[in-house]
Amino acid sequence: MNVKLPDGSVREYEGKMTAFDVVRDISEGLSRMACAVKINGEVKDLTTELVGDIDEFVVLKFEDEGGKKTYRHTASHVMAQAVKRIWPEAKVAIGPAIENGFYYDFDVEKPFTPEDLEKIEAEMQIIIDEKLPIDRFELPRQEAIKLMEEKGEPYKVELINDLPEDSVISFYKQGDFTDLCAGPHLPSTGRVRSYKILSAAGAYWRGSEKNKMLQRIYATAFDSKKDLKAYLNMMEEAKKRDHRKLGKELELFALMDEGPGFPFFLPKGMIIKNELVNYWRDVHRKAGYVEISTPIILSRQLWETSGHWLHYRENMYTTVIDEDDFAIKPMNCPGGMLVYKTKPHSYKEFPIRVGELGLVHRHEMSGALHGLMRVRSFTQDDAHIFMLPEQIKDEIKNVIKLIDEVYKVFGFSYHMELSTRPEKSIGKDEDWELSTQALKDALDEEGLEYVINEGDGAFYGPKIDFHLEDCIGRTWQCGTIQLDFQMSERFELEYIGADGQKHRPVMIHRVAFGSIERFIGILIEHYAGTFPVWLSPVQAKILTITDRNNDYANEVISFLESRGIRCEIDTRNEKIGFKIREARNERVPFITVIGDKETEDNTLSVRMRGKKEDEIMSPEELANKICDDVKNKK
RNA sequence: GCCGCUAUAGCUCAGUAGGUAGAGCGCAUCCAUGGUAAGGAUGAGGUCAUCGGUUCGAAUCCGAUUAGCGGCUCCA
Repeated sequence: MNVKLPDGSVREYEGKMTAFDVVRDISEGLSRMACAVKINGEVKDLTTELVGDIDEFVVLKFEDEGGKKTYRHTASHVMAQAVKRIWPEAKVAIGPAIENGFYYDFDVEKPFTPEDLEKIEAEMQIIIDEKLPIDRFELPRQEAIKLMEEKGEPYKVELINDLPEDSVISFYKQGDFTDLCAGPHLPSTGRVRSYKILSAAGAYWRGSEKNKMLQRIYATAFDSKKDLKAYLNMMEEAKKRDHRKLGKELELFALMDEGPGFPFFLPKGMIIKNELVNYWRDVHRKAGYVEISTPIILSRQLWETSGHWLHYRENMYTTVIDEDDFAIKPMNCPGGMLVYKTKPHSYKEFPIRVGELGLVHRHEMSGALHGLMRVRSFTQDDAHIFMLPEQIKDEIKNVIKLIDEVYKVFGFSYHMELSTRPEKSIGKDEDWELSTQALKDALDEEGLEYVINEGDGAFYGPKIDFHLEDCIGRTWQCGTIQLDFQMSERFELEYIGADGQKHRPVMIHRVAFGSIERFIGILIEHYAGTFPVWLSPVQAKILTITDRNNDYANEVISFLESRGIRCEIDTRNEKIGFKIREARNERVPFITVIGDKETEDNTLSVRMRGKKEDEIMSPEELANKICDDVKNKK
């Protein structure tokens, strides 16, 4: 048989050969690194017996996505085996590889304790040291079910029953442990070189809160101890930039028992929030938006019209005023619709872009709250755009560009997702087709990459979501662009077309920051608290050496403030080293020392972030430098 | 909301075996006026989250509540 390698060369073999034999034939070194192979487009076990000519034979190492998955999936089986050895009555559920590691779900009498996890980790090493060969075998459905029933694994039986009729049912056996699994796997448990159990947590069987809660163990595995250590170090470092920790240290915001999920902004955090809002207004004014503000509390009747009273009630805070029901707005759209209706509109006005920095309240479940990332009251940088159907595509492009422009200012990388019509949805087929196509065309014509989430759209229209990453790699949805046919229908929005007739406008609903609170949370982590000058709560801090320098220092402060610079002065009776240490911990971008020398020469000794040497400059020069940085959003 | 863990001074955390609490930082006062990441001394500050139980006695053991943390679910 002929095997074609990625470099184009072809190797000839005779007789029984496994993929691993070929790998070993290519190089001994490679065989030690190999995790799996890709044969004619399919990722397979190294133990796979080769049949016939192979046009594509790619060896997958840990660095390769398929290799990493295989490696960690095997590690998850080793973990499951360890758990079964210690608690034979434990029922195994599923154990896939995930982004940075893997997990396995178990149904056990008692949740795992930290000591249990240590025991499991130790047992895993024993299994690895046993170097158990991992063998694949297939069974017909009935026998597969019988095997799992014998082993007392009801979850596996359920999984088998749910497999499509024609699917191959495969198992992997390693020593005393056999698991239903599609594979592929490493050839031996001895091939797992380093791993670490990270945490245990409850998780619903099949992800539904209606099902039993199982115990999930999260862990990770790498092909070398060095890489594992590097990963664990990285996670430690990431924790240091957690926005909740930095938010407290830098006095940006606070969360209190008195308002769970309702964040308090402290003076320094408020500066960041206001700067973001100023920037937002500037960008939107230039992009042709007008701004409105609608009430936070509106009548029940309005929410019935919008459908929220029926569909979103459990997330809404309600109140009673003069015996009538009112609700605190969870979204801004209904208010925006009322504003649209304050006067008749002509097609000539379109597109009408109406922005609103709306404070919304949503009752999120207590367990879902997370710092500023997931709160119960937040400010959406909302806007509703009313337009003609033929304007959809261009307008979507405009919004995509605007959001991209905004994210670029902060140096964010992000990914986009397009969500299409869900099963439960309302509206005409043609509207869905038209709008989904418009979203797709806009993305494609701009040459943008995106993933499609089939059926994940809102019930009233398809959407494009923008996702940003936090410091430990979790992604948070921020920007979103949603087509909405529901609202204009429900609120009977109208415009007079060129034909003199009344029509329904098309509406999009979009946010760029998403939630200013969440965006700030991500910014804190993104910059690790070291904000660019324009966002820095304190841009310059003046430190005096002795109180002989106070008068000059105050003069300098007044001058800088007259130029709109946010500054602080530290005339405390402390040593300069101590004052510098504090100013640096506060991440002040321009730390200015004034001693006798500077007082005499009317100069400043300025330490700029990231530079080791101080720079001597005049107050004028410092002010210009800071103003330039602010202007350039540096 | 669900599973698990946690709650001690403004902050970060000790508190071994039930016998009414400690450190560092911060704060206040005093000394030192000191040139680029912590000068020294003294002092104030705690119903040990809340409520209830066990006990002669609870920060410590048990239960409930509240909030936080890690996940699940949900979402900007």
